[in-house]
Amino acid sequence: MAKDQEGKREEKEVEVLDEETLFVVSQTFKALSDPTRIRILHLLCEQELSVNQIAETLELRQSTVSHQLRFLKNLRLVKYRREGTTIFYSHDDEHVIDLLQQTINHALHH
Amino acid sequence: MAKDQEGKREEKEVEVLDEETLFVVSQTFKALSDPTRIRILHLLCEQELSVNQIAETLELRQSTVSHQLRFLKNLRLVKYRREGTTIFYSHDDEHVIDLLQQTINHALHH
DNA sequence: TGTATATATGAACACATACACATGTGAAAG
DNA sequence: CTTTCACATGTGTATGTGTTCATATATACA
Repeated sequence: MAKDQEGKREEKEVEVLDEETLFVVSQTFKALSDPTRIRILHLLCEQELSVNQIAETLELRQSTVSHQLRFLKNLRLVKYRREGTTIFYSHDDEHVIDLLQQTINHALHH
Repeated sequence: MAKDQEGKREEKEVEVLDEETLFVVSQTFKALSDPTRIRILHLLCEQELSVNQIAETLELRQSTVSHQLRFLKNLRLVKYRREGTTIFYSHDDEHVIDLLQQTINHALHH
């Protein structure tokens, strides 16, 4: 196939990642690469919380939390539920939560 | 309607992540958040490769690969071995490789 | 209606990041 | 020593990112 140009070795059938997979994977990790988003997701691991509760607990501005929640919502990592004027957020991607927990535990145990 | 915003949390024993853990975790995910680094690490999953081999396989400039390898090396995600003027890189963190593989598989299977 | 509360959004700013180019460094061969 | 090969590094630049302030939207209620 049109795989290599000057007859490299083909010791291994390394599948090159296609563009879409590469994009999805990088976006997933990008969501977890920011301390603020990590703290928010870590909070939402255990409970459903409103925007203000998140902001107060983490000592962040309401707009900061709101912006990051939009980011996470666009990636379907969180979902929300309305109750009056309050909106409660919770996590919505078990796999990503799992990645986060794994990495936190790994970091905690050196 | 108003909960206990002044009394703060008592409902759950949510341990807030300490600064160092937060830093390590975010750095780990940041390493995996860039498509170029993902491609490099994905290559190194299966085999040890020189800088030029990586650059040729992925169609990247040598300096680009070298810069990213330094990034990964600083985080101890790759190691290297010298042979003459050639330097062979290989992965050096099973946990991170595992995270990557998990996420790739998850993305491939929707 | 009008007000209060909760959240979302837009714009601007500072800062980080990834790449390309040019050049530096180090090892081996002549 | 000089050249060559493989790689590392400094710098400029364009683009991306996270936060803040100000403001908009939306719901509940008097």
